[in-house]
Amino acid sequence: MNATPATSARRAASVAPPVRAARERILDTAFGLFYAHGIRGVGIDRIIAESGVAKATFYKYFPAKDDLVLAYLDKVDAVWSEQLHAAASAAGPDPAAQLVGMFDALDSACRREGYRGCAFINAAAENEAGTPIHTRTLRHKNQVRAWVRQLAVDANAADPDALARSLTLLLDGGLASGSVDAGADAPVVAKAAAQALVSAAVA
Amino acid sequence: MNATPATSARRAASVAPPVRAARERILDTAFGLFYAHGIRGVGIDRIIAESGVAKATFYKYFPAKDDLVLAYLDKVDAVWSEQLHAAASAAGPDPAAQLVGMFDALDSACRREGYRGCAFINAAAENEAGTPIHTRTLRHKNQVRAWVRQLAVDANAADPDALARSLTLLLDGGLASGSVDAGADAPVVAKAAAQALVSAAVA
DNA sequence: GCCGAGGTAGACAGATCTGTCTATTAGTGT
DNA sequence: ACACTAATAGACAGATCTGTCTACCTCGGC
Repeated sequence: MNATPATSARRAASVAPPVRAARERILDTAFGLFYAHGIRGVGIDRIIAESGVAKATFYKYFPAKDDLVLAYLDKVDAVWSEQLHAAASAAGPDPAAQLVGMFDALDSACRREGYRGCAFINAAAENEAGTPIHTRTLRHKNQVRAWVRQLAVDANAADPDALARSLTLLLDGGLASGSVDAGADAPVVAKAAAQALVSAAVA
Repeated sequence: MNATPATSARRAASVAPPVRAARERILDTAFGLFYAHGIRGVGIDRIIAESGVAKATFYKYFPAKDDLVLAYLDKVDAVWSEQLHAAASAAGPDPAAQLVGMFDALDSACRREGYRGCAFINAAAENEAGTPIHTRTLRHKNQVRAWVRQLAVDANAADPDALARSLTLLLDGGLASGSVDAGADAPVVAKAAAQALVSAAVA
């Protein structure tokens, strides 16, 4: 936006497909393809073709397919956590209300075109325990549950661990059956059940 | 058990690896391997090697890999449904108690060595919507929910559909997170949550 | 003694997938 | 003008996977 001797990266960025666009294009393409077709269902060649990148460039940024998968899962983690937090916040300042409100994120997800369940659960189904991908999934699930648990603590739940567990069970159930069923009532029922469980636990 | 001129099949069956043993051996081997490593993670060659069968024999009984996968899912369906029904029955004649009791099947499943979640959810994760395998999964989930719904009707639940949905959500959540987490408290918490939901719905 | 059914063993074709490597092109700072 | 960096295009090796096909073997029934 100015004429100072900006770095080359800056200059290029303001003009055309610039320096770091390649990595991002790969990741964006992988995000869509992995989610839609499963990790094993998408080959490197297809990602390369659809992201318009050369093979050497791909392997420069992601030395192995698993590295891309891990980056994909990091991205899913960021996106989904953000949606969960946003839905909770939208329910107002009361932590008990937030515990219920987070189910709105499930509802939005299930309505989304091409919804195919939880990317982490799907990834875990394709990769055995102990692999980096499976471990990454475990970490994600633990993070979400820890966040829910804190909300439960803030809401003065009698047993925050149990409440967090039951709510994440409901959430995972909604996500998992969404990959199969996608019944429109699932998220609504899940939210109602969550409401009941929260009310009982906080009373 | 007698000396009448029995059919050759009968005779053979009482002696050694007889006629239809080959098909069964293949299916049993596939059952273990598919569940443990995922469908895509197990090749035909491995199934052949571990079931001690010739390739031609394999393709005689299962013209394509998908045929074997479908047979595998049928078997899983039979086994899991049986466990669910047994757990429910064990809770006594009261349908409301049975709705809670079925969660004991989840508990047993999670404790089992090598537990890796719901075979159907895992299968669906590896196969896109519209494929026979995905469709088979959908059918299974619908069947289970229909059975639970009937139990809810028998229990005079105010809204049997909603109760059935919320309970299967909890169940699927337990199954799905079991493929990742396997936290020992999950089944216990799921059962407690189910108890709360059933009590509220039947009151 | 012989035949036929069902099984075994394994080579083979063809597709697909991951990852490597070479040769070339375009833009940037000096 | 020149060197450097980043990217492109695509051939290639090596592994793996599905499914076909040939050749042989074994055993019960007639």
